[in-house]
Amino acid sequence: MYQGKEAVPGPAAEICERIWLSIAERRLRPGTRLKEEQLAEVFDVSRARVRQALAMLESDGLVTILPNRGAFVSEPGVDEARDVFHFRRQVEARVVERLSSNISEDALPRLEAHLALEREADARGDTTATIRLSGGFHMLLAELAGSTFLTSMLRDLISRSTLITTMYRRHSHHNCGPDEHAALIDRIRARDLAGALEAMEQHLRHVENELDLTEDVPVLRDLRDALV
Amino acid sequence: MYQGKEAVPGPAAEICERIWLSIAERRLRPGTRLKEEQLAEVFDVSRARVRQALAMLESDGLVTILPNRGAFVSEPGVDEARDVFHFRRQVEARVVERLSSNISEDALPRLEAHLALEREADARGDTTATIRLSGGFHMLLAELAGSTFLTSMLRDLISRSTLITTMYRRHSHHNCGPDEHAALIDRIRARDLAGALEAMEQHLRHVENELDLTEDVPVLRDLRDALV
DNA sequence: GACAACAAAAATGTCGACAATCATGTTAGA
DNA sequence: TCTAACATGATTGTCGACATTTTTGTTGTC
Repeated sequence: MYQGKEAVPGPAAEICERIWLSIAERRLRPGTRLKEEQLAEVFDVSRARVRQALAMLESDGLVTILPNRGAFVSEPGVDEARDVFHFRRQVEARVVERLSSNISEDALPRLEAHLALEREADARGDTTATIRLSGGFHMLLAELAGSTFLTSMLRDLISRSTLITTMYRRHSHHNCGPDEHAALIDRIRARDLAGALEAMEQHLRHVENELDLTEDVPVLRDLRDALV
Repeated sequence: MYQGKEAVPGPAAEICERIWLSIAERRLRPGTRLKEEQLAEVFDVSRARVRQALAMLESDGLVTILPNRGAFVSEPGVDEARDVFHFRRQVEARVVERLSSNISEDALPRLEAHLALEREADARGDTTATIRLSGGFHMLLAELAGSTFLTSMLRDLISRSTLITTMYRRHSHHNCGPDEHAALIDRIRARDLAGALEAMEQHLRHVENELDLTEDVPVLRDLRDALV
């Protein structure tokens, strides 16, 4: 899912996750305006909360806030998309290195438990849970690597990846298939750092290759509603 | 300086910059508690503003906020320090690539103008301006590269670098000397991408090598005030 | 004298109301 | 009829007051 720790993530984080999920499920399209009052009513919270959540989402690159104008779902261009995946490979490689060098006792059991949840959600066709858990797998890796810095960096990159995927995917959603996650766990369990790095690299390349990053999707901004 | 654009950065950003400068000048040490009301009085703004600024600083990794406990200047460990410089090299390399591939007309003049300011501040011994401009040089590069994503990523990394430098520097502050910046501009002007990448790499290695990243500085947290 | 429970103080968290700003619709003038 | 200035409505931005939580200081008992 979206954030790693469920220990007191604050009520605003829950709103972030729900908006993130709406974006991932394409219920919220890039360019859509997010009115504060409207969100406050939907989630039944105060406007201050919504404002908090929007600020978080902005720092994660999911929404763009124009002063005195409002918040919009971001529309990353292809160059940004390439950068995001470029750095995501770098960050996740570092995560795998860290995790391999000093792996805690409960790391493998937790990874396998998570994988089981992924497979279960995948089997019953629960796309919401599948999306949540796919991202959550990578977040869990960062968490187990024991670096809050890598974790926060990765959360940012995964948020952006999700949005980019909805904008530029060619065919059906790839969903970060559980099988590739399983392969990675397998290499980690075998204490095979090189193999783990390769599995991660291949996995991320696979995700990126499902996208069509040849040209920018036209930016429409405010015209969106009228033209669709 | 701290943020690139001076066009409507919001009043909260100014507070961020002043706190960042205080940290860079070692007037605020890692672990120091930042009381909201106190800051509100110092800067003569409302507490909501301070809260806004603290949230930004947290997302930049400069302060750590403990729910219901308060905000503290962060104390990054050596592993985080290494990660920060590792990724900073990656990001800045990407910036140089982007800048080289499609360089705008006013890029070189602006870089040289900035360099002149750096030399001037350095000559008159204005450490505050020197720190500001040293970070600002890198931010300007990212801005000229035309990627808001790289810019925001770099701001985060530079903030963290500054804090790390104050914690782990061996001797005197290196200050991102203007000469190495000049060498980089020189390579960019010559359209020498490989040379520019090497100049940047060397520059960042130089900064990192001034640090002693062999062991964590002991974490004292709340005991700090009593022991100092 | 030491520990535990309780009470007071201080700091953070939250919310609603008001002010400033921008977008839209209207009207007056050429 | 078209343009431009104005007025209106809607939306975001800001602030101060109140509620909650933590910390500190005190007191009473063992």
